[in-house]
Amino acid sequence: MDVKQSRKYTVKEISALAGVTVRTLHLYDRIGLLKPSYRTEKRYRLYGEKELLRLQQILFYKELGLPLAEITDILEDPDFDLVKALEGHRKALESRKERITEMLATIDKTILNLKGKMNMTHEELYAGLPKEKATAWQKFAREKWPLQMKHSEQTLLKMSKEQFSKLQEGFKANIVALATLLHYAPESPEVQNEIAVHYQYIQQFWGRPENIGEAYKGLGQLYVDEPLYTTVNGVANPDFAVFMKAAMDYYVDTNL
Amino acid sequence: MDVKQSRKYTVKEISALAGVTVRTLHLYDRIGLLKPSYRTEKRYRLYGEKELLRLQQILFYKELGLPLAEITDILEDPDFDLVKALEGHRKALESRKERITEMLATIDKTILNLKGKMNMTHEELYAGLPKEKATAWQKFAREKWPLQMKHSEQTLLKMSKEQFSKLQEGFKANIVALATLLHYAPESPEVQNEIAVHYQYIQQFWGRPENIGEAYKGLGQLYVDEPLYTTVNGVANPDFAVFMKAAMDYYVDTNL
DNA sequence: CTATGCTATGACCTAAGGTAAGAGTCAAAT
DNA sequence: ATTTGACTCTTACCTTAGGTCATAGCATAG
Repeated sequence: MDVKQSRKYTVKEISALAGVTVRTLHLYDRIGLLKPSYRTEKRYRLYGEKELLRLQQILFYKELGLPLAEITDILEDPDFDLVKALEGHRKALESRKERITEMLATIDKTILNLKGKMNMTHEELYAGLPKEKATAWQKFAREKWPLQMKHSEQTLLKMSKEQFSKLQEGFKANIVALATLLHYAPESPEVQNEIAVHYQYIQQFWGRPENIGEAYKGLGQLYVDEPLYTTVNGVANPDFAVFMKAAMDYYVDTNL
Repeated sequence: MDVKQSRKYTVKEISALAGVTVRTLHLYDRIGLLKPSYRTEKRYRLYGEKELLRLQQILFYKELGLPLAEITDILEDPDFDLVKALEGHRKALESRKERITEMLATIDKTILNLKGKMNMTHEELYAGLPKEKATAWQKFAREKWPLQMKHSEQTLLKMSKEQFSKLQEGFKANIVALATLLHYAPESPEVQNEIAVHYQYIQQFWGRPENIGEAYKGLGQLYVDEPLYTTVNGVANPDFAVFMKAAMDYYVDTNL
């Protein structure tokens, strides 16, 4: 006849049955959300079917995202206005969702923005090169100097608009200055001064890894291999490419 | 010439300029996210333009929902992969949004379920009674017998559809049975048997396992006051109302 | 010189547990 | 009977991003 004399469950059993941790049961006990039907002599918690059922209820409401305090109220007070609570909670969730949607939009915009900046920069850096070649170069460079490329991207992406356009302009001016020095010897102090500036700019893109000298030389080689890289005011200039490579090689060999 | 010697800002000023609290600045200082450019003799924080700019950056990333620790990494480590971080964060946000969408769906289902059953309960218990009168009576009863009347929505929610419609049908049959006993005395065992069933049904509709005698009597009074309320086969029947009230009163007085 | 406003530090608080330490307990195997 | 391994207990610190005091020192205008 003792219907209530049914099965008793330990914390472990309950946790396995309901898919919660023991810690959770301890917590729920402490905050009075789910108390064991009784304790043993040694204060072991023992739960009955009733508590198991209540836990299911709790988990249901928890799945709705309700805070434990509110769940306690719901389960404790039979007169709790459940519909009102749910509708209020609904509104809160709705605005949270909206907020996330906004964040997603901003993130997408940011990522696009960043990628756009990357392209711009690379176009600037490898001006005159057809897009597919630029891409090929990027792929090549990424394989050969992965660290530099990564650094370059990170650096550019985090730059503010002002910083970025200043960098662009400065770099362009530097190239122009170098072009006007074409009749100087690549090893001349005038050229080497300007090359030092050029190197600084490149370094800003690439950071300062160990093999930057080699990579910098590689860039010079690229100028020669792809004359399109060295286009000043829309006019390709193979002589300039050779000049640059010589100046860059010299710079690396004597300064680094 | 000292470009860097520009303006210095106190915490209050920065907080006003950037729309954050002073506490936030303290926190950012402590976790190394935004340190003042220097401190005065008396350890007052002073920020420069650079820090103000950095704070803007911080707030931007914060708006994206990035945790402060990650923002620190982004701003501190030039090799931090921003795009990857943003894309990862995007995914996390996406799944959080999805989770909320699920919650909303579940909540809507639950509210609908609850409202449906409440309406049905309303229709069964106060059939024929205009809604405003029913509401008025509920309000009255709620105040008069707060512990008895306010029915637990919990109970309704827990009921399965089958259980609920069984309850509905049983109640309807019970009313019909009582109507056929109209020529018996309200105190007669035949009527009292059926009233006992009626009482149980009301108890279930109100979701109350405990004694609701007083409220139950109040319901009987309502029957009399609002004869429309007691319809038999869709026809209002004042005699039935009086009969019911007598039977209900007697039941409560002798059994509870 | 003082009233008032600004600042600094430290402490405790939030939600829902995670993680761990230290100690006691239970049941089965030795 | 004892040991071992699994289980349980409580206590307490940790997490986020600050909010909200409390206490005390500093600054500035009247």
